[in-house]
Amino acid sequence: MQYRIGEFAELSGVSTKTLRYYEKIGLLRPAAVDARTRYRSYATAQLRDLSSILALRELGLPLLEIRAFLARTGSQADRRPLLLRLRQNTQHMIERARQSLNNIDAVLGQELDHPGFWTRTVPVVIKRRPGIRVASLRAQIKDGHYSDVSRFERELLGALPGELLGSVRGTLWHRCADGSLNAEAFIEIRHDPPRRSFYDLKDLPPVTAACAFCSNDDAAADEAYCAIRTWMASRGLILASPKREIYLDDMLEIQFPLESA
Amino acid sequence: MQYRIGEFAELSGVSTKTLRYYEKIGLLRPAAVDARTRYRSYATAQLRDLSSILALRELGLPLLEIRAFLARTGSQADRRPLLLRLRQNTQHMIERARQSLNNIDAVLGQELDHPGFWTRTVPVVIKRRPGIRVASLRAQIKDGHYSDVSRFERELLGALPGELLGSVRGTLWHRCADGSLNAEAFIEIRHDPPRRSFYDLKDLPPVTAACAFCSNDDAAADEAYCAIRTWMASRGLILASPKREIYLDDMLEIQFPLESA
DNA sequence: ACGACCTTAACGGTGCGTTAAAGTTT
DNA sequence: CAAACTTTAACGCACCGTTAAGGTCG
Repeated sequence: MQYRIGEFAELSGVSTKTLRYYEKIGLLRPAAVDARTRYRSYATAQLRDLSSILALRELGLPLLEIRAFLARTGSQADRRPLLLRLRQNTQHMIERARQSLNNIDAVLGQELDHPGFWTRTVPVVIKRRPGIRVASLRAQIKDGHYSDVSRFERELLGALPGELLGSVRGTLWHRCADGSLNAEAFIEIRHDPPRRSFYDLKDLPPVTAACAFCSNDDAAADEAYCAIRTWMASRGLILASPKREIYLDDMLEIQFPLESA
Repeated sequence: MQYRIGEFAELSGVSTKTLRYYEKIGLLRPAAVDARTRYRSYATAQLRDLSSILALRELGLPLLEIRAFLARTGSQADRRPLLLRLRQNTQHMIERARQSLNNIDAVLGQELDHPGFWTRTVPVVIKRRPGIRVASLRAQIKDGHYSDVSRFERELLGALPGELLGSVRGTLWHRCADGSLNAEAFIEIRHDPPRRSFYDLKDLPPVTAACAFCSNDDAAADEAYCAIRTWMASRGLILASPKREIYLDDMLEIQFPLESA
């Protein structure tokens, strides 16, 4: 007994288009093809073949891997590695989806409390930043004397030959155990300068950070800081190292390095 | 301050290709394009725009919907429906992934107990079956007298005019509360016959069923029944109505209708 | 002759990654 | 001059859904 593509599709519960596609990729070839009309014919036994395919598809196996899998059913290869790989993929998907759900819920909660929250809030994104070599100058900041930082930066700029300078400039904010606040102005350098001077040379390690952009004024910066803190709290993320401020012309990027856990 | 595409990509943490793509779909247009070289220029303020886009992308919103969303930020439309829709999508994804994980684990468990299980087992798939109109004949089966069923079928076939017959034939198996087993042979009909006769006319309701194909003999059928039961048990699925056997030439399809829950 | 089937071919969707070939800047 | 940038254009991926334009079957 032979079925035409439509009947076979109906019986097996897939579309005719799917059957044609499966033939094209060599996954399920019809039992016969009429030489004149090119109509496909499927045999009843192929209903079982298709079921095998669909069962594997259900497990999330890509079609081409199904083809490979079924091609070597003769061999007594171990299925477990394949299944374990599938399992891991699936778990990974769940993990990411769960994260996403958490994030949505966090935003949704804020929306409920403060309608229009989303349109006003500062967007926060997670970002990988490469390590860079910097020259830096660190000092304790007495309450309110934030403007000292720009003085440090000018001193650094003055002391470094121009051809060494990279494009990244900013400040690290250290909160010390005794409660005092330290600021460390830094400038990226392409190479180390020939001779030491009053500044430090160090590698700023690569980090994954929660980041936000704002315009370069105190009010906007405060808002951005606050947004990042809220964002991290709702995701259970923890600050791993000093916060970074990057100066971008008329804007500021705030980066909170994250625990890689 | 203007950035070229590579710098802007570096600062924002996306690829240049992504930026070009975002321009193409009208999601983020560069602040300027050099008329001669066609080099793109991005402004610092666009770092914030891109962050907004990425934050929405993180939530799983498709790029075109992000575009629509950002285009109407002026309006005070309620964001909650959108967020709730996203939430539902995400939950749905989790649900399916979790199902998939369960299924993989079920197979994996069997593989551990009986290596090579997968290659020998009867593939089971879940399938939606449409409702059909049938003529049927029901009777109690005394233990072992399964062959009575084919007699019923012959009687039905003899009593129905040929032009009424559909293509589906089979048997419903009723397990009654008192433990007795009833069989009901049925044949699909295109229209009701003009006059009543000894058979019943009824609608076989549409169902979602766990299905397997096997060759048309008792040993294979037993194996298929067993496979479906195992399959359903590992997924916590429950039989909702009489099992169905569909006759397909030299093969048999076994269908276990499922609780829609 | 009509409708319900079948055929191939091609585009679309999602979000870019990946060459390729050629021009620009430093 | 060479390296490192930029441009457009086009294919690829996974899995089909969806027309479109045309043959075939009952």
